[in-house]
Amino acid sequence: MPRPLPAPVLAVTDGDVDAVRTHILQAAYRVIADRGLALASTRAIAEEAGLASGTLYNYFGNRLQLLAKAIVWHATVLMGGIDDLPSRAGHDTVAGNLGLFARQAAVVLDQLVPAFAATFSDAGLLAAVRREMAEIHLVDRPARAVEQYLLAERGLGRVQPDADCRAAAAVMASLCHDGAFQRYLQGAGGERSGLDEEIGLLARSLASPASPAPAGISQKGHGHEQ
Amino acid sequence: MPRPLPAPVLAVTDGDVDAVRTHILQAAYRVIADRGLALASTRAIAEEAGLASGTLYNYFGNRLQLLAKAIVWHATVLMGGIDDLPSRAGHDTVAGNLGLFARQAAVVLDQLVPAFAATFSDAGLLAAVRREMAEIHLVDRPARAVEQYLLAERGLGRVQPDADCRAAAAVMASLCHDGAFQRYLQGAGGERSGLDEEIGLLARSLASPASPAPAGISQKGHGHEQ
Amino acid sequence: MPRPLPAPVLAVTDGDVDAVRTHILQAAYRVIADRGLALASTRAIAEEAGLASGTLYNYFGNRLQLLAKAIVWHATVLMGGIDDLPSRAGHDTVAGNLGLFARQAAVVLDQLVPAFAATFSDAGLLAAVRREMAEIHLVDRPARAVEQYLLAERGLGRVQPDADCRAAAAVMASLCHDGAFQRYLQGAGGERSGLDEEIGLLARSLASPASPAPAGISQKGHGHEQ
Amino acid sequence: MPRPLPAPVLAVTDGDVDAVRTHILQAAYRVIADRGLALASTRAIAEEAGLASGTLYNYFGNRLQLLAKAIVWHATVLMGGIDDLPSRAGHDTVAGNLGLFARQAAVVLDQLVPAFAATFSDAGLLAAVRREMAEIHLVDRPARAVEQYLLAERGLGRVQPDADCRAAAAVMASLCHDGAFQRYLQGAGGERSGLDEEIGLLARSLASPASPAPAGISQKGHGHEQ
DNA sequence: TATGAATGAGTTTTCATTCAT
DNA sequence: AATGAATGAAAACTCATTCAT
Repeated sequence: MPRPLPAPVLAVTDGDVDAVRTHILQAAYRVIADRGLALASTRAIAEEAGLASGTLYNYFGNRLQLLAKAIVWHATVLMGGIDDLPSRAGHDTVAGNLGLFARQAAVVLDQLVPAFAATFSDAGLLAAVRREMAEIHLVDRPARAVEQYLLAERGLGRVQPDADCRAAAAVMASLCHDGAFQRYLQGAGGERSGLDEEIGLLARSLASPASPAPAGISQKGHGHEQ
Repeated sequence: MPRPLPAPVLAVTDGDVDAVRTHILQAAYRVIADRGLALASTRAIAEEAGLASGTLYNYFGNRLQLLAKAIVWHATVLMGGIDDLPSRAGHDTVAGNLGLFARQAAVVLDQLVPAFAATFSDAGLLAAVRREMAEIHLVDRPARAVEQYLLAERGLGRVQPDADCRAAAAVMASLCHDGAFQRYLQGAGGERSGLDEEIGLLARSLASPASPAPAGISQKGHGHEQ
Repeated sequence: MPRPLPAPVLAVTDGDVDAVRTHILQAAYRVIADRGLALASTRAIAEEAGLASGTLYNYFGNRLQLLAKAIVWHATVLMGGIDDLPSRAGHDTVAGNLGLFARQAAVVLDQLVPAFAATFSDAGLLAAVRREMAEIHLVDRPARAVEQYLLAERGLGRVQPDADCRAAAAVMASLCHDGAFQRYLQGAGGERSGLDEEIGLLARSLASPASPAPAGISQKGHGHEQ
Repeated sequence: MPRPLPAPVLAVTDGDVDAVRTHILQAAYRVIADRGLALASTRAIAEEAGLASGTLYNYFGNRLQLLAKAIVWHATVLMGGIDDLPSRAGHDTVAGNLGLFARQAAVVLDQLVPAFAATFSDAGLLAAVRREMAEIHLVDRPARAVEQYLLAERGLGRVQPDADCRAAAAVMASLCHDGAFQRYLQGAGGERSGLDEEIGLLARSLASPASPAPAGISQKGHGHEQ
């Protein structure tokens, strides 16, 4: 006899199927973040969600799908908060804005990158994550935000007209991604270097005329004129 | 049925203890790479190595140590091949050399990054990997190779005298790392974009005079006065 | 293949959780008694109980707890039958009643002593058994029954008024315990001596006036002056 | 190629086969006593003895035999020290001498009883121990020492002429055995009661005239004359 | 006649999944 | 359309024993 959901869950979800699903996804992500993917058993997730473990299977096909959805869902939620960069065009400095973006992104990526990376341990889970990501176009949204911002700055003349904003945004994204990755890989012991200098370099590159084409770069170097 | 190593293993190792250890590490890494960390059970590794499962424990304390050593050992071996960049200073173009480095690094990182990332699924394994890495200074060796190269180029005048070579090398490393990460995350379906444009941007930044300090970057302001 | 308990188990337990727990404890004790503690593997117990091995862990935290509870539980059950001694006060002879008690106790102790003794092989198990015993006050219950009986006899005048009934009961307990221990240690070959003479000695001591304080015992001295 | 024994072992044993055997037995007993039978692996014993594990098999057929011999051998050694009781006849008090014996025996039995008891966990080991014990007549040696002592006291008139010295000695033995057993079973928490009162009871029984045959003991009780 | 590495059956324990209730 | 006990395959790891050296 199908009993009602337990009171605490009912209170939060009002019995709405999608709300319950989301409730479970949140619980799952909490477990992953707190204890690691290897300890994210269905039982642990069910306990965290305040449900019987069998109930999970009424909302998700199996553990892998649940985990994949939890990770990707959490990513979409967190990504929502970093789209405001373009609006800052014209204010402060470009490097400053990029640095601010990097710091905001770090908060998000410190949560996401380890979870996505952990996904690499299990081919089936990775495949499920890929499937989930394919539907929503997720990964390059921050990069596109940065690109939008840089294009806006270019429109304002604070970035060289011929600057490759897409490439610059890609560099920014990589810096942020790898920053989070390295922070987690190195653990508490690593020296927490900021990205200021790297961003400064990038910003300078955007600001300087690309043309002079200095020796040894755009031509095949016959220049030893030092 | 006790004693000599099985013929195939004996043939490869000649019974040398270190050779057997390496043989096991290789087998372990093959399993990790082929089937993923989650399927890298001691039994699978023993089978891959052609040994009884108990034999693994004559060479390694436990599964985590074995896996950690396999990953870090493989990393050290592969890293050995990318230290030759500095010697290319002065030849071809800086961007060309960096691009070449990126392509070489990609081959290595496509093998390493997924394994290190998978490590994030298991706190114990990650800790073991960190311990292994702490002994040999591993992670930033490529970045330092790039930095050496850029400093050499700066000495040759093909890079601006005031260029921040450390930061540039860090950017290169992040581009390569994240490239490998993204390739694995996106899977076969993703569009295999090279890093040529990003590297071009970086190279240009190194080649242009850093000084002019263009508007909106080094000073605070909304000025278009350049 | 998930759900209901196997038919034989269901028949015995009717699905009642406590009944299943008891069913498992019985199975465990049977294995211990029949094959020895060293062969009381979880698999053996599960087979004896007619359950899948994993099922044990739905009822007990781990093997040690299961074994400890099996032993102590069995002891409590068996001990239930030997509390009727006090009611025999005044009937037959004191020595006869004590002898009867000893023979009843032997039946119980021949089952219990070997199991408790075997416990000494494993520090963890011994600790678990101690914990279980601490809750119910087990070990000295028989001794206290004997003491009650003797006190009753003292009240009836069949035991000297100044007899140390506690000490006498302790002696009885030790005789019974050690009897069982020795029987098991010696195995089938040993000569099955009863305790009649030892009990006779004890009974006589209780019946004789303690006072005269014969030479060489209550006073220090080499005197033969009695 | 048969290497010589390791220096430390050679130093102790001088290469004598029996000495090496004894050396191993000592090591084995130390492991049993320190870590418990369950942790007395061949490897642990070999390490404790300073030998390779394979070497054990040159001196003993297998692990069980080694353990059995270690336990019984240790028992014989320890038993050697408690045969001096008879010589105390006539000195001090009977109760005092018995109490002294009990305290001396406790030191020995606290070592032996747990080891013998642990033996009950493994039918094969118990059988081996029985075999070892059958050869030397071990268990009742202390009891016979007590009996000798009491007989001597009887000769001296400090014990009633019709006292059952054999039974009294058996009671002493049981008190001592069970004392050690209970001490180990109860662990550090138990209240360390001495045996003084029990021994006092016994001594009184030996000293008082057995004859008066008090009501309710030697006759089938028609006496309710209280 | 010492060595100690190889073996593999055996141990305890976990856990995703199912389905009768 | 919630429950949670039963399952049993699979995991990591141990260890007595052997035998080429």
